[in-house]
Amino acid sequence: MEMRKRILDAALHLFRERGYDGVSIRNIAEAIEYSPATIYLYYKDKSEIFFALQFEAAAVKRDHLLPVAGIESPWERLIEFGRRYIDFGMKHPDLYDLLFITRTPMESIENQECWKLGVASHSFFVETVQACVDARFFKSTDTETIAYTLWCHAHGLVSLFIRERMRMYPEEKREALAKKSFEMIVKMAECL
Amino acid sequence: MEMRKRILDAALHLFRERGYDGVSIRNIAEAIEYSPATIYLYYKDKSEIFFALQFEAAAVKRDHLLPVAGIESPWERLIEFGRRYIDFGMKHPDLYDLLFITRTPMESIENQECWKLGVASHSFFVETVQACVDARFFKSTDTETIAYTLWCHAHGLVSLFIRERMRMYPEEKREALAKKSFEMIVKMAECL
Amino acid sequence: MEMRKRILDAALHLFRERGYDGVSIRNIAEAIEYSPATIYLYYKDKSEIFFALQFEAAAVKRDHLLPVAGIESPWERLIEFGRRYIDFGMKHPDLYDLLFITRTPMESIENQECWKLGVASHSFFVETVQACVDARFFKSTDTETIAYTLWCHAHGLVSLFIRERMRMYPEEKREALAKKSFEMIVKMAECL
Amino acid sequence: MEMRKRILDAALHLFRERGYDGVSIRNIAEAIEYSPATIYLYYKDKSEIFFALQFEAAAVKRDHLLPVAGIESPWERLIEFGRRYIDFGMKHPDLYDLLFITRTPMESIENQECWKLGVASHSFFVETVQACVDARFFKSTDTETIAYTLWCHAHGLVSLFIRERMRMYPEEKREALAKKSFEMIVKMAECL
DNA sequence: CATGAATGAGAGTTCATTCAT
DNA sequence: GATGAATGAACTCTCATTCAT
Repeated sequence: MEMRKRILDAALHLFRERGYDGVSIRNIAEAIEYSPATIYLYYKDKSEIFFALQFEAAAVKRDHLLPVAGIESPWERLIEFGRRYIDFGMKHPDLYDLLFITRTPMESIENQECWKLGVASHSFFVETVQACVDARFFKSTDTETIAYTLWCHAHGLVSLFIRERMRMYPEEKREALAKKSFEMIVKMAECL
Repeated sequence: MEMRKRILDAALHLFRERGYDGVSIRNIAEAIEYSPATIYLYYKDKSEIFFALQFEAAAVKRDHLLPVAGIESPWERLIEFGRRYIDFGMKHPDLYDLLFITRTPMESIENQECWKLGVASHSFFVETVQACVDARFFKSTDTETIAYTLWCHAHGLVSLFIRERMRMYPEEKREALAKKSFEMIVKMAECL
Repeated sequence: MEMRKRILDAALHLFRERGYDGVSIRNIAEAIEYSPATIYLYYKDKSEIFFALQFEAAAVKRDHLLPVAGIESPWERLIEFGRRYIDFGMKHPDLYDLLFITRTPMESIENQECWKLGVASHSFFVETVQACVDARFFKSTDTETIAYTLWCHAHGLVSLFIRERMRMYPEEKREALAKKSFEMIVKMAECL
Repeated sequence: MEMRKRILDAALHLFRERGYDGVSIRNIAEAIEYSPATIYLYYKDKSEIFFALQFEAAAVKRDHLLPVAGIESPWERLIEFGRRYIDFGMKHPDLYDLLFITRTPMESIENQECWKLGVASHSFFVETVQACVDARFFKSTDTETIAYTLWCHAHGLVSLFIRERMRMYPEEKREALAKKSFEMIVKMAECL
């Protein structure tokens, strides 16, 4: 594995654990057992690491959702998209956090690439909903609102989870609850 | 306005703008045009300010939701609860952020009061859902999952909004979209 | 008890526990349950408290040694002086510390009073030794050296004790050791 | 001279002048004309400097006393030990202060090394006294008390000196007095 | 007589960053 | 390609002290 990757991995791990501000270049350097100065050979500054990470997060997410594209039935595709979107958030809370929760510290060039990925993913999602609409799957034809509503649910679910706002539910029940909620929203969508 | 309030206001504003770690006591002091040392006359340390703020947020939220309790019909009550929950988030993004998004820096005693408020509010919400279930309003009787699902949607909606993840929608359309989504989820709930 | 006394008592206790620099006016104020500003009504500043304390220490020491003056036999007087000198150090480690160990932060007027007391005490001690010499109690007639040597022993004994340099001796044996050492030096003096 | 040494030297000088609490990292930095942050490249924190210093002091003391070990006659060895102990204190008042007077700010690992040195030195001293006892040099056979008594005298002598409690003796006479006192205690020991 | 309110100065410490090697 | 050495700026927090009330 080459350097940039190693730095990103360490940074990611630390960012997630202690938040952006809680991580220092020194910490990252220590984690990969190099000197702080070395980091600067690969990244201009701290925020560049941040953006690189955000980009990587977007890439991982894309890869995670890639298989969905092959599903023919729009409805099946939509369901699988949702399932995998949530799954991505649960498996990579740090990446999800970076993409959808963390307050971004001003844009950058790197970031634009990331933005493109995000837009692409979102478009794909909306198109899938549109396909369902076209197939008269729902009574409603308001594609935009349908897509947005589903997204709200999925994002709410993941972000309550990873920002630890489910403490009123016993630890071991949380995941099951999330799963049941996903099934429920699917059912609810069916009579949209 | 007295000091503690002034500090809290400044802190709230800054926390919201730059996150907990991004704000220094110095920043707060500057904002209210006092010396840093003065802050310590009113709050023991930084985290105490944070907890005071969180508590205030919880109190404002409670007040915002208070009128809901008077509504007799469980279903109407549930809808109004949702509407007002979202409304609170939109009107006080900084407070909402503090309560449901910000990563908390370890608990404290002060915080327990806050936690109680949160639990109370959540219980009220779940009880309302339960009342709907008891009134055979839904086909489903899984109160817990219903409540959680609705919460996910509302939280997702608010948090995508205040953490600025709706950039793909033109600024002026966002609020309308949120409103439409709320109506849609209500409809969806009707055929649960 | 009046204020100045109360301040001094609190200060003394704290100085001893945490050292001069470890004590703040605030600490003292808290200890006597007054506001810091109040302290300044009674003492100009921190160092003045320090000097007042030193003076008090000297007074307590004088009182502790007072009974000695009444002893007729020079030799008995000398022994009792030593015994009481050490006893004072053991009973009031904080005061002894202040008088004989603490590095004094520049002189002051107050301090001169203290100095006078110290000189008086020392003179009395030397005179007692002189009386022993005059009574041909020792073979040696070098009063100054005899006095100084005895003082060295007593001071060494007390200061090793109160600055905790006797850790190689088990706690419970220390006092006994000190006592035996005093007896030994008395014996040694007899064949001076 | 390398950095760590330079820091230690400056720190030693300042500690001696103003006490542990009176010295700030900033002070030390200024003294060696570096930035405060630089200090932290060489020592983890303030107390580590302190302990390093204490260790160095113990090492210098050991070296100072080393030649004593070669003396065969126990009595000669004992006398020379005393002479050199006092000599060490006079020549390195700051080091002596650190070892035997300064109030220590809690132990540490570094410190344990220092403690070992101290114990070794003390043991050697006691063994020497024991050797004298074994050789029936004294009438008394209470090794422990003898050793302790001699130590008290030496420590008292040095510490009155370096903590400036000999102001009643004219400056130029002080050293001579100390010397005479040492001779006297030796004589006194002879008839123990 | 006592204090609440305020602060400048300074404490220890960590950080992102640079640069000569 | 990597780093040791260095630092200015910032951090949280405490202190002695003042002054209007």
